[in-house]
Amino acid sequence: MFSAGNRVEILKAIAHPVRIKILQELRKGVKCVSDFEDFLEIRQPNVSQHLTLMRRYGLIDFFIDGRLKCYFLRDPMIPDLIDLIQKDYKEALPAPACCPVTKRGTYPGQRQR
Amino acid sequence: MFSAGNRVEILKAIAHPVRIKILQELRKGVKCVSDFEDFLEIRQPNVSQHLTLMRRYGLIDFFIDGRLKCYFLRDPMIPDLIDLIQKDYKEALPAPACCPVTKRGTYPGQRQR
DNA sequence: TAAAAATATACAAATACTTGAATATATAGT
DNA sequence: ACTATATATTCAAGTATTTGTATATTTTTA
Repeated sequence: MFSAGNRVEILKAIAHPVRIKILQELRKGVKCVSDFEDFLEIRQPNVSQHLTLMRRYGLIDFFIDGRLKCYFLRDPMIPDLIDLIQKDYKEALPAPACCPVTKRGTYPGQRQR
Repeated sequence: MFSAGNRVEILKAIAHPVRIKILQELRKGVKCVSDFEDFLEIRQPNVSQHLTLMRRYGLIDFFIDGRLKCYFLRDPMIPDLIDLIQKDYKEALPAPACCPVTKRGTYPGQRQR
């Protein structure tokens, strides 16, 4: 249910400035549609469109409370992912120490290192 | 350098089926352009297009070895992100225990839980 | 049951992304 | 210098995503 395969599609569903903000906000707690309307300063149909999309991918779900729809996080990867993109990495990965390992092998003219 | 802000843009740069495969492959080690060509079964210009895009975002870099360009991972978030999307989550997040907390407050007619 | 409030849907217009084909560049070996 | 190899760039065509406007649906309250 919540494992790889369609994970790229799900990443795509997350990788949008508005949707990330919605997810970050939902992480703090349940919110209804009109809360986002104020917070994000976008129009109501657009909020609904993003919420509906994320619900299709199982990222979020809602329960109904009177005339409010209360959205909440559903996909357990989301909190971890939010942490990840907010994490502050100090250094680039180290450049590879030595020669390339490619299918074509080491190119004849390669300088030795 | 490797912290939030442009993180959404970077997620978008990652969230593509071909680019994820390239990153997963690069995680195993340095690879040159034509290695991907074989492995991904897409045409060379397209491989270069994806590599160039990811380099623009600082996700990867290359060194030159003879006439090969040897690409490697640069953004330290990538390995963690790859782990994350491959992780197998068993359960959905628990539905919120109680009432919604929205800006509009609890709706008058809300059923007590 | 009519009106209001909250949200969703349909669909078109605008925009962004992806890919392919052709061509360009750069380096190595002859 | 010429040729072959490896990779990049340009640009157009195709496709997908995003947003707005208008309208629909649903539930609540009067």
